[in-house]
Amino acid sequence: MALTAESITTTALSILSQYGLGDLSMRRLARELDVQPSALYWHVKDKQSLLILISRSLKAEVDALCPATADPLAAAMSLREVLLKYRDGAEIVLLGYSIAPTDVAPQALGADRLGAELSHGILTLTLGAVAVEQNRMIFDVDAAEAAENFAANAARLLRSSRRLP
Amino acid sequence: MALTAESITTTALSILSQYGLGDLSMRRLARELDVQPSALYWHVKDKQSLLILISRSLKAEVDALCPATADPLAAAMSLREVLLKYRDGAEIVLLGYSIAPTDVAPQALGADRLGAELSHGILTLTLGAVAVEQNRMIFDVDAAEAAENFAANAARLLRSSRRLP
DNA sequence: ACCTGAACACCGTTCAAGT
DNA sequence: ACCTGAACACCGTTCAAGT
Repeated sequence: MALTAESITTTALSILSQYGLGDLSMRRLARELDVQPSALYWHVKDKQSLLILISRSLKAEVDALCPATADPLAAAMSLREVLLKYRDGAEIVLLGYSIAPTDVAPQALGADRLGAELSHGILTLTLGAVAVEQNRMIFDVDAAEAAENFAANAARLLRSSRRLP
Repeated sequence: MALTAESITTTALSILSQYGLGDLSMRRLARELDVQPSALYWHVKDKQSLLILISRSLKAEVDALCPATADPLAAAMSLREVLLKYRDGAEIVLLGYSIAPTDVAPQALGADRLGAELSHGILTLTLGAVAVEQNRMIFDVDAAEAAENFAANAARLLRSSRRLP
């Protein structure tokens, strides 16, 4: 199968969901694709830009689950679910969102929908909370009630947009 | 000067504020301290536990600025300031908070003070937002109004604890 | 107790050279 | 256009051996 940016991304996603970011090296990726490490650099600028491709792919997954008009709290919960599918998903998307915000923010949580400020708030809360949650899974620190806890804090933040007294 | 966990942490902090996490390697640290890399492992279990020592040191810095009774919003702003002093401070403390929550959460933002749920909310929001902010500084993506933006979202979250109608 | 020296098993990236 | 092979400059960690 022809090596493309897409096939590289797909393979990266599969390494990620099985083993996590620690095992996602360019060399490991090349081995899995039966090419030399240097071959990857013809299709992808460097590792960081691969991580951005991954972030965009996760955004697309969330968009497929949640139309642009979806309830923001539901969209935040979907984003969390998608991030959890891939070990260290939150850490990667945090990087992607830092560098290419508009490309990575799900439609239902974008600045167009919620305003720049609240959009940034709910995204950084989600990425921070899920990054912590995923770290805890790895080092198995207790993370019971992570879902409810996150839902409650996301709701607090989003609810505040309906003006207070 | 005698090599200790403390002197290693101090040197790490100085590398961090000057160069960032990318340059904070055990080998680089050893060079700076004029010892062999292997010498570090007598004082510190591994790199991860060094990152936790660093997280605790930043917590102490925040506590020195904010007593346990400080206003939570002011404490969140102080935490942000301390994180910003060290390149990638947020990323490191996010890891530290994941593994040793009670050791790393500043007093004024701890579960004792705000309740487990809101404490976790404000901490993950802060760590997520500052991690994004620091990444943007590195790749110089526009991050104007980062402070005001963060303050607004932190206030939204914290304000919600005074029950709504 | 504390540190050195050498080794093991890795990294990301570049670049001439091949096809 | 697309890939190989070899190289460069690194990593974290372990462990026998020295003092």
